[in-house]
Amino acid sequence: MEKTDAVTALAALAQDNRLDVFRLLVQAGPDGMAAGAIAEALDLAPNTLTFHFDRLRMAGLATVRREGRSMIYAARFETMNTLLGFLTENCCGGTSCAPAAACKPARKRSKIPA
Amino acid sequence: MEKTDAVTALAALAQDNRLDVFRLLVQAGPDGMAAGAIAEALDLAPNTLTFHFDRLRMAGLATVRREGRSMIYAARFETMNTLLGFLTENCCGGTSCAPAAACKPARKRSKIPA
DNA sequence: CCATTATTTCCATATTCGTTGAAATATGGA
DNA sequence: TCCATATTTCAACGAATATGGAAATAATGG
Repeated sequence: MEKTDAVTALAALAQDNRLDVFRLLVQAGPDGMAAGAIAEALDLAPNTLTFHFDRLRMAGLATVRREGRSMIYAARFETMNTLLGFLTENCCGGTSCAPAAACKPARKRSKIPA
Repeated sequence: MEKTDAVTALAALAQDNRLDVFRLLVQAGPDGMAAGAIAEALDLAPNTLTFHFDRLRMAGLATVRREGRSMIYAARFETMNTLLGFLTENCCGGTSCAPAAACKPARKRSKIPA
């Protein structure tokens, strides 16, 4: 991950409402969540929300897809993990000293294993 | 860690020069680094640097101490680790799914173990 | 005390950011 | 087609941010 990408991702998360949005998406898992549902959950104006979604998307932290009239946003866990890796990669005098926290979303509809 | 603290910390890291400064401090380890040395390493004006140091300090990501004429800045690893924990704590449907990356700086002058 | 070094403080400025209101666009249903 | 729903686009605004120059403060050495 380039430094500039890290800065963009950090900036995307460095705002109250956006951090709320992202955490909500993270909890929603890979299926994502409709813009309207997020707007209601966080009590945000739809146009404001679009602005924040754009930031998250530009930072690679979220994806969108249309589903009927709704836009479904979902967190991009891969970017999040890459960012964590970047932040820790130089944390011990140049050599990585800790396993980057890997964030694997629990499947919503998973076959219950055994 | 409160959400507001996380936002402050993320904002502190979400800037090119400041991320450079922090990464340099991280590599410098617990002994820290003089403001002047950082200014030279990153080619930043001293007043600009003071501005950025303040942000890092307010975010709990750095400490200062005076040493003669120099001000020695050092990274606060604990805050960094807390932030990483915060970012991953809700990453799997509400339950932590990964060990937060722990960043323990290698001691500069350690007794070489055995 | 004076000069030098190291850093901070203060003021000004251009840029970016977050929010709002109004209007536009897209989809689905009667 | 007309209407309601869902979301985006656009223009505007105050607030915060990052940087630069000049002056102030702190510590050291002669």
